[in-house]
Amino acid sequence: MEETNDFFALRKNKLDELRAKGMDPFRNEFRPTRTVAQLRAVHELGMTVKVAGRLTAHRRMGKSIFSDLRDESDRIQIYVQKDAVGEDEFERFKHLDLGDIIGAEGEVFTTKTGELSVKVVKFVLLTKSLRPPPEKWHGLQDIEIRYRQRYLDLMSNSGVRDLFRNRSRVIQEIRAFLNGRGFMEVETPMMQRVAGGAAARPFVTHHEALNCDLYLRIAPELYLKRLLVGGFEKVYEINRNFRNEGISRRHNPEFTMMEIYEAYGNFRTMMELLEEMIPTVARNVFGTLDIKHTGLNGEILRTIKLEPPWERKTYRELLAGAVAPDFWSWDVEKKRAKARELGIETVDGLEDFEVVNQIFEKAVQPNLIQPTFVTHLPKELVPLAKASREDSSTVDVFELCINGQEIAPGYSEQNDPIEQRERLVAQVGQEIQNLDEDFLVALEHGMPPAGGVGVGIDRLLMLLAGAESIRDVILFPQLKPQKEVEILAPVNVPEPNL
RNA sequence: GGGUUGGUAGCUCAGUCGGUAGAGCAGUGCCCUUUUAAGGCAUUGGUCCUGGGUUCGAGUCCCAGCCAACCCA
Repeated sequence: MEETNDFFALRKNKLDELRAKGMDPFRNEFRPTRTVAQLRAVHELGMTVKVAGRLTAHRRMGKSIFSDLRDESDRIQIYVQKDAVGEDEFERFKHLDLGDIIGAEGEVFTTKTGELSVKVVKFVLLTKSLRPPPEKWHGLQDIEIRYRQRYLDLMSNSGVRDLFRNRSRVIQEIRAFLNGRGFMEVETPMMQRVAGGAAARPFVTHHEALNCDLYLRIAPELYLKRLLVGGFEKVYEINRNFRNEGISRRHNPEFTMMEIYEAYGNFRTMMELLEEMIPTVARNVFGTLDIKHTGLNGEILRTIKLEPPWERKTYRELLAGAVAPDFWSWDVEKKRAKARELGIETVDGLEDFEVVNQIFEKAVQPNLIQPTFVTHLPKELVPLAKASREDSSTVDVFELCINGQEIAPGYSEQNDPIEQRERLVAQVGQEIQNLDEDFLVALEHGMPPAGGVGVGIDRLLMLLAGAESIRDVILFPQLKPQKEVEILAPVNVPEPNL
């Protein structure tokens, strides 16, 4: 074979040579008898096993070769001896590449150094890998490639594999928890005629047959409430929302949201539900209620203690505590001055409650590291919630903050159709086409009083897994498209007939 | 949108004052039948992100752009 460093060409040559000898480099006839983890768990020395996986390392020793074979569950060393497999097969094994997927059959034994291994009697190439894997020791470091080609990240970084396994388990545990309490999981439209339930710019798409524009949902809320009207009393949905807004460390245009509604519940029952659910999930998946967030060098930045009960504080007292005891007697100008002092520049056109909320987000929220329910938010901030009976300038809602982020807002849901209509009409203003009339009609049929909560699943994962960026908990985060994608294979594509 | 940092071999990274482009791993060939980041010998491999500019000469300096990370908005 000619000397070249064109990995693709080299590997393609090997593939062609195999084909020329009548061998199929993409066979699908090999069935492993067990996973590597199962093999490790219940092995007996001398037993014969069939395992399959990707070659991740090899140590060639002349007439014998040690290789590492990895399947999803674990890694195992395989040992190939010239005398055991014969000269031709040994040559063929020597020319396998890192990244190739093989099946190996052989006897379980332990090496001199005590490593459990499989002494190969037969092997078969199951998939030829035409591209080299990332470096074996450092793994894949380039953060852009890690996001754009996540499969390489998963292939080479075990911590990333663990994180996404844990993500799956967290969602499973949430389902188990809610199902165990009589909640029913439902699916409501992602394509909506009116993008309601939140304030955000939606993605627009077009349905050809119906000849109408549809929006990708920004929230499932208004459909889940229709289900309460219909008589389902405890429902939840875990699914994607889409918001056509900026991308940041905490924002991906599509993100996973869970919303829970419980008839005859209220914001307090929702607080109790979360206070039980999140620790249960953390305990079952991570085995602890003390979540440690570490820095780049492994130093512990903070420990989040999920042990209930959690703090419950009103919006008013948190602000007074963080800014000034007499904060609530200040006039707007004094609040604006305070906002500017905090480095918030865009306060000029804002209403009083908006300025206050800017101050809240800057001076209070980032410091709410331990779980805190912020209650009694001003009604202007949350137009869809019920007024509080204790203080009619506030609403019966909470905002669960952990790790300096909003994790979950919860409400005593508004079920007065007259008031709801007024609020929604005020919200859409001139753009009356953005009014979800069918939802209002549903409310007019009567929605039972209910508690509701939305949990940002990605942010919950960041919290539980100690990730600093939302991209680290989403398998395929959104990035700008590259101008020229150089990862396309240099194969001969037939010219189109013109 | 603004600022900072980065982009060099397939991967992980060096590259000094502007003077012939470097290492480790991976690859290729040879030696090696219990290694495990195996070892030894030899060797291949570069659009230095892109486009301009300054200069006798640019990976390096300047300008513009692209992509990313972080910070700010």
